[in-house]
Amino acid sequence: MAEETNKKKRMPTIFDIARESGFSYSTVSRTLSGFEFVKPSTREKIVEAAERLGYVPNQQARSLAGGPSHLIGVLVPTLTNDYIIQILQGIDDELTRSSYNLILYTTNRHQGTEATYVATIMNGAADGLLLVAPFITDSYLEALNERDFPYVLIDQDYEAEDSMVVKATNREGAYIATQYLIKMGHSRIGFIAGLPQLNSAIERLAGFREALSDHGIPFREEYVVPGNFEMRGGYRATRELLARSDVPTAIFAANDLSALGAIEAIRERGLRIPLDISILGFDDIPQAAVAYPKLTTVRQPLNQMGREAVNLLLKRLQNPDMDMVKLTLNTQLIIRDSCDIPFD
Amino acid sequence: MAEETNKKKRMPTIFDIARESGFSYSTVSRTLSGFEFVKPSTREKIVEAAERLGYVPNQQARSLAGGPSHLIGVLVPTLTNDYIIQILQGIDDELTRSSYNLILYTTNRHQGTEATYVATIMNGAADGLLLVAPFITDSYLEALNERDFPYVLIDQDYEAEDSMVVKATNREGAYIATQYLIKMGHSRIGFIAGLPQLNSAIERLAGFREALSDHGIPFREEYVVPGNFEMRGGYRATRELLARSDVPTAIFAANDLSALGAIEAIRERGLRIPLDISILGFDDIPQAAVAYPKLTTVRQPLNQMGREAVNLLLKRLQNPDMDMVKLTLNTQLIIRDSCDIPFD
DNA sequence: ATGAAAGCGCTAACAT
DNA sequence: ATGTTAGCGCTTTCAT
Repeated sequence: MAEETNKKKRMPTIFDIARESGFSYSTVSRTLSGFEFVKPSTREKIVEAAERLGYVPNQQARSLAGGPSHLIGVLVPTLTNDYIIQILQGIDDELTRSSYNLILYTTNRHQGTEATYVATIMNGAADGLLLVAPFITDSYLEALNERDFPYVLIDQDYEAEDSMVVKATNREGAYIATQYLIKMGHSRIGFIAGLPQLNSAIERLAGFREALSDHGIPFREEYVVPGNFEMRGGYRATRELLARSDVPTAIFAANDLSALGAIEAIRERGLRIPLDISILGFDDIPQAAVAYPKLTTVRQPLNQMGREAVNLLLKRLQNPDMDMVKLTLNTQLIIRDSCDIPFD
Repeated sequence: MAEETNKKKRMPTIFDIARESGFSYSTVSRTLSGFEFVKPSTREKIVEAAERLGYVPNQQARSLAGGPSHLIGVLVPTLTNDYIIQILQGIDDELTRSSYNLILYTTNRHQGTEATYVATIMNGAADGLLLVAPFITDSYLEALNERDFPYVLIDQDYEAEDSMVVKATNREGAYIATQYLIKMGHSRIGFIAGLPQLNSAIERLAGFREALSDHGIPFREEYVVPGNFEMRGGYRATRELLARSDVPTAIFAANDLSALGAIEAIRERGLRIPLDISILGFDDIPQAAVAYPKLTTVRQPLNQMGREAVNLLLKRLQNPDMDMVKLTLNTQLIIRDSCDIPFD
């Protein structure tokens, strides 16, 4: 009975390696965490023992003891939006190359969830934080700054704070897109707005208004309908626009998902795109290119934004005193099949 | 100079709460981790102090000391496939409801990466593991079982081991889909295969062959071309099929992505879908419904598969001795616009 | 170049 | 019901 447990096998620890190799466990620790001044012969024996035993460092313990956790927290609003997924892909690609792992928090835009997650992350769950288009609450950004915790904001700026930011030229992109519509001959242009808590939404609307004004087209409040960056919202907004007596000849949606919703509503109404009405999106998510008709849209370098954000964060991790950087990447009008000259 | 550091603020620990509330830190620990037998007045004071200080438990320490980490590891092959994303969404939804967090490992199907990650996860990084369509290596499944580490296989079975599995009726789905094509009048049906390391790919091919045989249509080796479950592979496979003298009148792709690639190749060739050639997919990813023409496909309940897997895993976490379960969910033929009767 | 010892924040016996 | 005492696996002074 004595020793005959069917206990689960235990993972080997540095202690096991110490016994196995004949050195103290502090030497093992040094060796395994890449300390320079270890006699080559010692290192060799230790590494050999580690491999033989199948040793894998326990990150929790490492991080508790003051080392890095090699985990990056990523806060996303949702997973049901290809725009987010694209950014996530970029993040993941770059993280993979750098031996960091990713701990994912989906806030679903729930009240307070962002703040809770941020607190958890700061408290040792990860070495750094990537915030994708968050509803910024001053409270947690403050906490982040107070603790000097490394983070990067993606596609959301926060002017008041000295934060690292990666974003795109929303205003300019919206301006160019609107101008494209105007030059085609459109003057009754509807706009499906995004979430007003997000900078990107505000900037796109601003670009839209600016282009209108620069080309002498009066801005009509009634043509701007609220949306939520989701398909459902774009669908509803478009129905509203379609119910007017003076239906717009073109609709600029604040993002592709809204545009896809708009297409659905328009088709349901029996109208043709782009013959009867033109549709323009923003983001260039993968669906935009396979949709029918193929969506003309403003491309954001989503993937690259994710990658740049990771690079910034990792740099900051290596050099905590580095200057704060705000990176703005260019958007670009992608002309496909959903826009044409107005019918009337 | 004495006390004037600009040191970062430290996060409060149970020790701080102990001091603040006047109880020992073990009482604080008990209270905060939901121990029952604490005097209400004590609990109240402790909780109050914790809130006042903005206490957040340090998961690393918790887990190191033997508690749960409240982290579930999720191993996915890639993020560039909506099939994976759908499963991931299901996982995330269910995990969110249960206060677990998700640590994501993307293997990119790299040699050895799966095994390395699994070792890390077992070694305290997470309480349980979800494996999405992995290339199973006996080595790590063995390790998982040896250590009695809770895990669930999603969309990949491993007959030899007593593992928890959530999958779908691949063979049946492929059978029904093939039959649908046959009844339409097709007899020259091409098949774009999936990755041979995955059960799902094997079962779908089996279902295809079985339907052919049951309907007296000879199986032709040349009509089965290798694919890789990606768009690129579907594209290449289709070009190969199209180069034949006896071009198939229909192509059944082992997954939607391959089907999308097929559509591209066919269109490039100047042929019409479904007039000249019919296309059928598998999975029903979101893109399938917006593609042009809308893709007829076999739907897998991807989202649900993710959710069921989480439920199984959490149940197992609560009750380590529960029976191993293999869950098989139904697939379903979704008829849209990409298939029609053969032209010739 | 290496060993000894302290401690990261917490849980879990073991006391009382 | 609450306090005391060991660790969990590791990094990091501080010695030597």
